[in-house]
Amino acid sequence: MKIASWNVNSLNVRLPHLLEWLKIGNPDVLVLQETKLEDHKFPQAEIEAAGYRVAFDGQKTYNGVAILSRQDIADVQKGIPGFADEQKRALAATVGGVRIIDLYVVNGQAVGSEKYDYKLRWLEAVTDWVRDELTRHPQLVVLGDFNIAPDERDVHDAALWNDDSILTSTAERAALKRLLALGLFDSFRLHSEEAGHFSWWDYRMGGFRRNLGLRIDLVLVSEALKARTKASGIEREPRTWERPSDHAPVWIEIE
DNA sequence: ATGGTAGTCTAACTA
Repeated sequence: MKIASWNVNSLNVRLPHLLEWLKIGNPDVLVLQETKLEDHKFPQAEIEAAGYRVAFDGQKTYNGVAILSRQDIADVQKGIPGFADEQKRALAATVGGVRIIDLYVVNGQAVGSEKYDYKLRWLEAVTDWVRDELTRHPQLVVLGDFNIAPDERDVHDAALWNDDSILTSTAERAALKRLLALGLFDSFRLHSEEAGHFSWWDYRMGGFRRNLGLRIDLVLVSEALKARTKASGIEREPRTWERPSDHAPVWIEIE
């Protein structure tokens, strides 16, 4: 079973890329972020025609999450329970006995800003939610755009992306560590300790061409799912296509 | 270095 995540930065624009990658990547489950579409505009028919069932929770212009699956999608949860949030950033469902939690973590804009505080509060609420989910679902994966690079191996320039920078600040990394401390593992690091593997490159200044990236798209697996995780990776190819998302798909293969 | 690019929507915000 292959489980993947992709921030598509507008599903309206990226639908052709999505359909193409469903063919060549052949994921069993693919979760999306930044669909930027209200639910009545979600391209359900096109995705179902490609052989996938869908659950989605979207809004206009910003955010929006979706879960695509070749198998039945059950027990869909939209948003973080008990956390009032107008922004559509979290979606959970159960597929093939695995609890899937799709996150589009708040970007945070700048350290110390209002949006940064919201990011930290949002991550705290997610951590409480995942703690509770783990009591019911030992087979669990939390994946998506985390907007946090876990450590210095995950940034192209550690002097630029430092303790005081957005996406790498001490408080953001501490929040990610608290989530991992529930008993989750960064699946990419199960198979590679190498630095320089990125999942996002800024559109500006030839970021992809120069490989000025960050690894901020993560697939976190529970202890029980870790034991079943055979491979993990980042698909750079769609980032080379014409008019791409700024993010690459990331994935795990479980037995 | 306070730029640069992309998406949404056509002004200004978000990333």
